[in-house]
Amino acid sequence: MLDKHYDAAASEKRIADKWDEAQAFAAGAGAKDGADAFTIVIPPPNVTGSLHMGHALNNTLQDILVRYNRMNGKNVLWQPGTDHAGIATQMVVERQLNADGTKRTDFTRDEFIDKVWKWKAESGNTIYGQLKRLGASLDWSRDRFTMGDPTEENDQMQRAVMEVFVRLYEEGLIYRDKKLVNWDPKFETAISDLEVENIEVNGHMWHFKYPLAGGVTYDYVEKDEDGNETLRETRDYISIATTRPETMLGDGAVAVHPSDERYASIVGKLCEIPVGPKEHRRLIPIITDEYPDPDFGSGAVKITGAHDFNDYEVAKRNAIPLYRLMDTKGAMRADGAPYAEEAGKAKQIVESGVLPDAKTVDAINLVPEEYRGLDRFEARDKVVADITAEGLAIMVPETDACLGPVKAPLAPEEGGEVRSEVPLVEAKKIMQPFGDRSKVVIEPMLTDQWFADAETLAKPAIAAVEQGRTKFVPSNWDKTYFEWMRNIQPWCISRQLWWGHQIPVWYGPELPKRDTPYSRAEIDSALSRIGTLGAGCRQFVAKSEQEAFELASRYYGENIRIYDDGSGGAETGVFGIPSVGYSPSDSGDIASINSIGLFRDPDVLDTWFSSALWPFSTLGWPYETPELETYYPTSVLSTAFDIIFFWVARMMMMGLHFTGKEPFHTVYIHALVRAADGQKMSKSKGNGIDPMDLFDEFGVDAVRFTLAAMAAQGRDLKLDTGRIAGYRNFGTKLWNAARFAEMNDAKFDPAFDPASAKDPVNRWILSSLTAAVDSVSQNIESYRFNDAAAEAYRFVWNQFCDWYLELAKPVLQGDADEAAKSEARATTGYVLSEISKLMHPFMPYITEVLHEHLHGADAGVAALARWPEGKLRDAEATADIEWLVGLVSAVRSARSEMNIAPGKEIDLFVVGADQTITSRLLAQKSVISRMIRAPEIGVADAVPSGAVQIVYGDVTLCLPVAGIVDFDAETKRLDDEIKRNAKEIDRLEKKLGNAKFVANAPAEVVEENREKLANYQAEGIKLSEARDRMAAI
RNA sequence: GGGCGAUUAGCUCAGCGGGAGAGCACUGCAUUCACACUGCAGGGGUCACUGGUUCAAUCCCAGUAUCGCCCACCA
Repeated sequence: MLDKHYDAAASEKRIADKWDEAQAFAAGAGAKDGADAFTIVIPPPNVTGSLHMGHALNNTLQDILVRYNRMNGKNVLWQPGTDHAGIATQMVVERQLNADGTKRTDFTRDEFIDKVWKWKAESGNTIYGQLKRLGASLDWSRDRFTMGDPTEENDQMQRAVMEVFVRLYEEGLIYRDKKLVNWDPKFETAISDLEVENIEVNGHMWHFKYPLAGGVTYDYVEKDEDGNETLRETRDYISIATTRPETMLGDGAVAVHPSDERYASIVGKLCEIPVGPKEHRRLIPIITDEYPDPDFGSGAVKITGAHDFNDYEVAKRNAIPLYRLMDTKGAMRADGAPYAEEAGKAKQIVESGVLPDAKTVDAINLVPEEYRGLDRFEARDKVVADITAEGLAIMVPETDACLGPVKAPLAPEEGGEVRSEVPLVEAKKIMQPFGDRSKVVIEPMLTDQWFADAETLAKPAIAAVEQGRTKFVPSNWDKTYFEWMRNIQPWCISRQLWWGHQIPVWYGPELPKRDTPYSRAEIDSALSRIGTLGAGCRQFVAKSEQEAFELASRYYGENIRIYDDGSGGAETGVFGIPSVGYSPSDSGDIASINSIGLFRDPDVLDTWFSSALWPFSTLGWPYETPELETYYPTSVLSTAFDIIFFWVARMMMMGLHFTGKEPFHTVYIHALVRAADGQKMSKSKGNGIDPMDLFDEFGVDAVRFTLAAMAAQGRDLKLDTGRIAGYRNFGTKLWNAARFAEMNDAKFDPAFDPASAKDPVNRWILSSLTAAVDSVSQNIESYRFNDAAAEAYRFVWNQFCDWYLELAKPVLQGDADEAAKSEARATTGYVLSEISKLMHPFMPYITEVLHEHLHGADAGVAALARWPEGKLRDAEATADIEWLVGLVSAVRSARSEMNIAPGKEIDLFVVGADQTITSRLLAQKSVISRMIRAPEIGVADAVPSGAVQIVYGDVTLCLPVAGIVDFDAETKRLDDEIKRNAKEIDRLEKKLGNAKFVANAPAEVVEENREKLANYQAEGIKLSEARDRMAAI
């Protein structure tokens, strides 16, 4: 017996266990022999994360695809797993430590990583529990983690990452380089371009004078478009604008455009950076470069190569030194020698014109003592104040100065008067880079990092989409993909974090092979340099520590012969292969002469590096496993558009490079779930909805159905709880239909053959089912989840419940013969059973309960049942019943409009019925009778007097209500009908009267319109007859 | 600056060349007959605006306005 109410919460638990027991989601479960594979890899959620609405949507859609294909007998694998999420996870654990009053650096790296693993063990299952609740039919036995299990020797997930790194390195597609990168001062790591959010903020632009060296002056001339002089003055400075005054300390040059005549006379001269101790003011050259825009600002740009991406390019082109000013926390550097000494080194570079190597330049700290250790923003304020105090800010009359709200403080003139001029400070909207995780201002920083040659890897990935081997759905996303891939920049893959895949590179001293043996002193000197991982180091790139040692041993064994110089070594003469030791610390000391220490690169890989391998690493790569063979390439990848660059593009690159195959044939880009106010849901805004709360309130099925129903392609969806409630009601409706069937003994009968049904009502619903199944299938296959859901909804509620069950009632509950009753019961049971399968991908829980109810608890789960197959298409029965449905609606409508009490019994006479209609009418007499409360139904030759007349197609339906009919109301009703009819006739006559329409429109369209016109005309005649009869009364 | 998308019923959204649709909300009627998380009947829209293409435009094209997003970016 079905309960009076469906208990979602209880069923969800029970059914989930049942699926588990049946191993319904195991790879290949329920597959037909030799079936094609259908594979989806889940976008791995962050291991410590929890389910948000985006997950709920994406996993619902994937589950619909997966369940649909599984029921169709495909060999299905939905691969689960989680991502170690480098920064995000490290951040969470660090925050916990902070709450406990400690910090990451209080611990060793190993201790900290241990804590992260512990945290993973505690919280890592949260999202799995939530995905299970959602009903996601993932093969849980195949769970994978991007970090694998490092305690396991030769762990496959680790191995995959190492293999990829080493191979790319060997192919020259991964390299180490000193470049300007986005630096996150909070997490103290490099991040990729994609992890930077550019946000418009209110900034300022300051204007300063850079005095020319040696008192040089020049005539500064400005001209208008026609070449007329508008300004001429003698200047001893060049005017520079900046939004970041603190970086002036690291300027290496001032650049002007080669065509800029204003400055032509001073190009090649030196100017002075107007900040720092006066006696050590640095001089920098004025150079030309294409970069400055003569029409912007003064046309002259200060070049700070180590702290600005544009300046970096200019500096590289012109051999301008790159002076790094800040430390890893974004504070002004406090290392190195006193400023006077460091400034001397910079002076030496300018004077000699020789640019030392990058490392040497980087070691120079050009931050004056009074700025050292200051936060970058404090330093900014101080630079502005110092320059202004010295009178080197560009001044404008106060009246002209209202360019911004900020005015730098003024030094009162002697005598206490305030100057009438103020420094020029413009208020300006500037795009400022922020870390997407840390939310702090990102600093362009010159550091050594590992890069992947994305441009090379992107080429095949671009071609795959161009040539349609991988398609985006909706297709317009390929534009986004192409745009990014065709302009791709080197991918910075190293992160200065502790949590992640440590880069598999070990460093030892660079000791090239040579004929003369190395002396012990030489070895010592080489060893002393390697702690910095920079110049003088040799990289050993290997998949494991052991392999690295082997590589190193071979290298040193072949290259080094050492003489004992008598300073303590035990051995004399030539060594054999030196032993190689590994020091995990980057500041350890080197033991002895015959043991070469190796240092492992302390950096870890960008999280997306391992995610990029997900479609094949989860299946066993680099090993040749049966899973890889069967389930790769995968079928569909479903994700949000904001992940196209981060993940989809990189999976395409890596998949093609390492397997030669596109990792998936379709990329389905789902909509973004927005809050009711249209804002992006986010934790920080606090406008997010927890899917779990919705599950509790409405049941999982209702939420899933809503998400599917709203998942129209190409548009974001605003979540409306009203709709969830509506779809919960839909579940209830279905439940009650099943209860009705049960009460009427309508069970699923395995012996029932739909094709053998006789009653047109049964044949009609069975035909409708066929149409609905076709439509739902087609829509799922073309990723039109909303259309699929709407079609299922329409069939179940508006056809099956609203009409079929009502039409079946007289047979099931009346005194029809046993054969008719039995057929109606079997049809009802059959259709319900098919519905429980048709709806299963959308509402897995309630349909599973119904399936169980119809087929028995031991009959196997709906999740593995065969997808419905339409068995009957009967056009005649469909026409008959649709006619009947129309008739009932027309009568009900007229009765309602005439204010006839619903319970009032009125006979029905049909005037003008031909044989078809007469037989339709008689065949369904009892049904119609019940539905419109007409005790007597018959055909008549003439309209009885005092009847309500309804023109329905070719006939006039008459309801004799003599005595109670409201004459005025009936007249009005008919007049309205006539008006409506006349309007249609008019429209169609005009259309058909248009010779061009008849000539140009397709014949079937013309014909269709002619038929419509004829029908309306016939109806019009009947309507006026009816009206005439009214008038005659 | 480049690109993408949106603008349809009070709200949330489908439809996208041949008579405007759904859910919720609203109005009237119905109450122990599967279901009030119900049934029946109904009201409600110059499909943003302006042009163009077409026999025919909510739908295609161009432009305008408003809103949203992505990418890039001038010191």
